[in-house]
Amino acid sequence: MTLTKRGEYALRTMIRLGIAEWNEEGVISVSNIAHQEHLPFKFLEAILTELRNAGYVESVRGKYGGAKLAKPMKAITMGEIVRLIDGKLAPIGCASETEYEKCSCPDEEHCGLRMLMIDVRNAIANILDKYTLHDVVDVTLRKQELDPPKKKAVKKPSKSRHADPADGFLALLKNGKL
Amino acid sequence: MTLTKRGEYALRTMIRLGIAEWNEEGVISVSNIAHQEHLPFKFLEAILTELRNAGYVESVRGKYGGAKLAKPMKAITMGEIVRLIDGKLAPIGCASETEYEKCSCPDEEHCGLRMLMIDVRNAIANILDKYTLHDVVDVTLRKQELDPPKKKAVKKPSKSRHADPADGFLALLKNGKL
DNA sequence: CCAAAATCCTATTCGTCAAATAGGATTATT
DNA sequence: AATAATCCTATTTGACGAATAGGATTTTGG
Repeated sequence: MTLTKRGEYALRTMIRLGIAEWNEEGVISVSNIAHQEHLPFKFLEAILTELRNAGYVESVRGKYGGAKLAKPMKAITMGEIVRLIDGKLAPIGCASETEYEKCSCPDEEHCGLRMLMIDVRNAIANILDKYTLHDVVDVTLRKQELDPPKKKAVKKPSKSRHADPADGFLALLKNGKL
Repeated sequence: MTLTKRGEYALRTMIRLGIAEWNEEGVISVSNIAHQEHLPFKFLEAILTELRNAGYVESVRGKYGGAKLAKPMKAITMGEIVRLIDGKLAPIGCASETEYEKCSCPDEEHCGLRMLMIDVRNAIANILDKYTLHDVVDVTLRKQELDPPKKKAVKKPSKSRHADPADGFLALLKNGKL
């Protein structure tokens, strides 16, 4: 149930463009984004083409050209971007609201797995369609303000590390940490 | 964010074995499961090997042999099976609680995407780790009882069909339809 | 003892596509 | 004219997901 790299890079790019807009930086070049985010330039170029074709990004050609958001951050949900670049949110096709695909099971009407995966999809959509790019950028900047990143190498997490469930949006907001 | 076929087939197999146990059918052969579920026999054989090695299934060799659940259905969550066969629930590695992987972003501590995906993972886990195989089998059988499947071909859904969010567990339970 | 049904084990294929790379035309600026 | 940048089309490559294959071993019943 992994998001493709393409999907991940697209989201990170949108967030980066959101931060740039917040800071009133104008357009940013693809090479700049690639460098800051440690992403392959050519791959990112193709991703930005998709985002542009879908109207989320606009670009400026020529020297000093680059990309910028084409819509207000509050008008873009994260779910839209995931669906555009990665595909449906549902873990299985028959549980998808937007890209339905019949599955091979013998009795779809009574399939407990399908019902379960519809719930999973609903849960994923409840988050990705609720939070806008603005929210994510806001949280990112607030976190940076609260806990300024150090200039030098941050302590490297070990391989055995895990992501703390309390590090999500909902938990941070609920605990008054943002 | 798609579940692999392997993961899907494993879940369907577990449900099938749960139904068999419910009906006190004893062991079921792999060829029988493959036939009923429209799955490739050899592929299913390998999946069952993994389930057996992990202690979820036990098998009986020889003529009239087959597979059956090795644990009570109430002691198996759907999340366990997904993690075993498909892998982590988190859409990105840095948001995983069980299979953490550092990502390529420049500043993980302040990454809004990571915080968001931790929420998504929490939401997925809240469902898959809450419902047991028993719940899924229960719902499946209840649905069959309420609305008996017809013997002949059920109306084929068209390609443009979508999965109704109201068809999930939570919605069905909430609306008193199960 | 044999045939049939079944699991168990090891191996291989293959096709798709995800991830990335490449080259060059065109645009804008200085 | 040079440089920085987007735009467009194409290609590679390698991994791995999905599936297939063959045969050894076990169990049962005749």
